[in-house]
Amino acid sequence: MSSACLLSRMAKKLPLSDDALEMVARRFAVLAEPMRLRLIQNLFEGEKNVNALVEATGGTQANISRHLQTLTQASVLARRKEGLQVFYSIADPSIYRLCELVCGSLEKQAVRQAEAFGTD
Amino acid sequence: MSSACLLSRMAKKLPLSDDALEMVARRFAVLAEPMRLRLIQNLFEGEKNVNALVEATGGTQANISRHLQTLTQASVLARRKEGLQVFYSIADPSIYRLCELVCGSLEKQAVRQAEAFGTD
DNA sequence: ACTAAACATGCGCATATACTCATATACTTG
DNA sequence: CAAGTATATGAGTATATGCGCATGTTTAGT
Repeated sequence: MSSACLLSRMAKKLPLSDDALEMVARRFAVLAEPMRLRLIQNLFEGEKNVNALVEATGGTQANISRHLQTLTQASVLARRKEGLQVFYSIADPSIYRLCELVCGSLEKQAVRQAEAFGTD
Repeated sequence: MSSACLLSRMAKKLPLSDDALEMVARRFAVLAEPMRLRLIQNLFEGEKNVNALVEATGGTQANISRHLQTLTQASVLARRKEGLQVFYSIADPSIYRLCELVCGSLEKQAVRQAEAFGTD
């Protein structure tokens, strides 16, 4: 598995290989769905089971289950089975900062646009 | 324009509205394409015109132009026209940390997987 | 004004993926 | 073992989007 080697090029400001770029792109793609972000946001409060997430988000059970699968396969979430229920939790702590960064950036943009229009 | 208000909820650990979630998701989606990441990576070296980016990435001119448009509309890149040429550059400095964070996270994952397999 | 260069864009195709509905699986309890 | 509950998944559909091809637009030079 050469991924570690490939990805470490980033820290050294070296160009990433095609494989590495696809991995990074895929990571961003996993976070590029509003419902998945809503799930992540809910899990910021702590571990929750599927039913709790279904009720909290207002989505259908099937859809939520699929999104949770996507997030888990990407190692963003962790899965813990306890009897009939399955509990999900944030597995990748970098998600916090990632969301903070994007929100901060978007907020700055919004403020600039608001100022440009003289509103607010 | 209430975006600024909505997004600021993030910093206070409050739930984001549907609109805010869609904005964040869209931001991630813009970064979820290998070719766009390659362009961004190339622009880490500094401002470049379209032709230079076409040659550096090996993509077609039409495709590169479209990706640059996507990135510019998302305010990730800035566009500067000078005669016949158009120069693009990184407009959103948060992109650096964003990429670093994801790369670091993926690298950790890869290392763990490598260790689990006993390879490396 | 004509030509060429640099970049952008309309269009069609192919693929990916989010969603819903129905059903399957796993586990607990009586 | 039967029934019920919590979760996962197969199938089908609709939408989005990346790509290539051709063409359009803007600007510089003669």
